[in-house]
Formats: sequence, structure tokens, C-alpha cells
Amino acid sequence: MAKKYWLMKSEPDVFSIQDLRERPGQRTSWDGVRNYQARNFMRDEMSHGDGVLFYHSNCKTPGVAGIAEVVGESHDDPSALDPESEYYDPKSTADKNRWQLVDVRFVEEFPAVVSLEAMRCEPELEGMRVLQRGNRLSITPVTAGEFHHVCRMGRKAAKE
DNA sequence: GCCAACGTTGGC
DNA sequence: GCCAACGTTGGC
Repeated sequence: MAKKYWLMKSEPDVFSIQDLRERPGQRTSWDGVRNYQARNFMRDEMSHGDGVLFYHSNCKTPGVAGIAEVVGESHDDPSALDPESEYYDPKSTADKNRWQLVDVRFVEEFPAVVSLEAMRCEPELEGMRVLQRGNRLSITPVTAGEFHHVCRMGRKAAKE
């Protein structure tokens, strides 16, 4: 299957790219997604090796902080079954878990966050859903061109 | 199945 | 902290 590209939002106070980088082991489960559209992307369309723009939301400088990569295939989100978890879903059972997720691994942290403000100035990125007014979806597809454009912006920041 | 009320997201 | 936009819930 052809490699796809995604943008995944995380609040850095909860889980940041630095947290991902420092995770022992290779995999981190992207748990706690409780939106059907975002779940469907993970469950139905994401697969091993897909590229991920790691986006920091709800923070001082919102923007893309680095790169991650999908590891393996989607599977049930165990946090939905855990009564102690803030992501617990009483309507899910082990047989019928409503929520699925993918695992990701750290690839790269940009020297500086590619801010939402900077991204808005790039004509090449104007189609990205994260830039659209009122967008709240935490996982959105991006094109290969958008992905690589943001990568170039992130790597260039160090020289400026 | 409609839709008002409510809760959440997330930039500013 | 504000508030617009959006998703979900539940009465009818």
C-alpha cells in the first residue's frame, strides 16, 4: 500500500513530541481518541510506515513540532475498557470495543516548532485542514507535498 | 429523525 | 479567560 501522510494533534501538556522522543521502546499507542472521524482514519486508512506531522495544540505556540511514523496496524484502544482511565467508555467491551488506535514511533523533532502562524503564510499549505476555520478534528490527512513542505520549514528554522 | 441544549476544542 | 465552531445527547 502506498505511503500516506497525516497530521495528529496532541496537547503538549498531556503528551508532547519530547515525551514521544523519550519514550522507552519503539511504540507509543495513540490512545484516547473519542471522535468517530479520527477513529475511522486510524482504523481504516492508516498503516505501517505512514508519515505523521506531530502537532502541538492548545498551547502557547500551536504548530508542528516534529515527525512521527505509524508502526504496525490499528487495534483496539485498551483505555476504553479501563474504568480507571479518563478515556473509559462504558459502552465498549472487550468483544465490541468502539475505539481503535494506531501505534507511532518518534522520527524527528524540529529545531523550532513550525507555527500555525507561519503555516498560514505558505500558499503551498492553504489546503490543510488544520488551517481551516473551525477545524477541530484531531487527525487529518495531509498530502505528500504538504508533509514535505512542513518538513523543509522545520529543518530550515535552525539556520534562521 | 428533528433540533435545542449541552459539552468540548483550541486559537486568540 | 473568551467564545465561535463543532460534535453528541436525548426528549419528543
